[in-house]
Amino acid sequence: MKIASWNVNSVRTRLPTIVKWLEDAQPDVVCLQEIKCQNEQFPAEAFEALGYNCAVHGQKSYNGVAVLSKYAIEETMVGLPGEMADEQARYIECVISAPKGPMRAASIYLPNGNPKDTEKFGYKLGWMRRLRAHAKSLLGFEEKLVLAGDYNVIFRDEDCWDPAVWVDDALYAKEVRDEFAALLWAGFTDAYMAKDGRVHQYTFWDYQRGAWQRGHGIHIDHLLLSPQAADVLRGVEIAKDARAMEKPSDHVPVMAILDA
DNA sequence: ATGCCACCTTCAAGGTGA
Repeated sequence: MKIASWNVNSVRTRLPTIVKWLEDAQPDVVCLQEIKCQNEQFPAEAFEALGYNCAVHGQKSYNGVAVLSKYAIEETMVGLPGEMADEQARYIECVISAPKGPMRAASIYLPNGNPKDTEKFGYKLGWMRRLRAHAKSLLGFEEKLVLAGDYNVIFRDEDCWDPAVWVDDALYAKEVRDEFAALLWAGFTDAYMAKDGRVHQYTFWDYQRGAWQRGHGIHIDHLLLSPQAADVLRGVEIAKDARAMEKPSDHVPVMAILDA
């Protein structure tokens, strides 16, 4: 089965682009970020027509995450433990009836955290700590688990074109990179690092400054796997062609192939 | 130091992203 993560930068604006990509790539499960709409505005019918079930955690104007699945969605949880009721919509987790048994998949839109000298940076760090605590508790289930999303972290220097551009940025801050490392070391395998690992393979290119044409991107979208999911990982792919589509998102899908 | 682009809300222009 193929599971993808994609920050679509508005599901309504992007719908024709998303539908075309789904028809071409045929992923079985898709974790979407930045849907930028409320639940009732989510274009579920368009995805259902392609054979997907939908679980949505929306929000007006900003953020919002969703999971599409060709298999039954058995359970859905929204928000991280410890969140306030009015928290930003950045986390949704589903148990999916995959062909070879249940699999848990989460769609994650980690806060950007810029500018670094504001409360936004503290919110990002707090959010990362809550994610790590929850992720550790999920590992205790010893099941196939995929944490897929836009992590807003430039983890390696080679995950961007020029680190000098990012030294004062919240995506490159030492505290943020250390926190991402701590999440990995809790027991996760980054699908891309396990099956590819090449440097300068990006998942985001800014709309500005001709970033796509110049090849100035960053690698910030990841699929993190529990040991039980890593055991059945067969391949990984960054769908770079999606950045050259009509009305593209600034992110492209990242996909893992699992024997699950 | 800011805007460069593209999105949001809701018609004008400011907030947000990375």
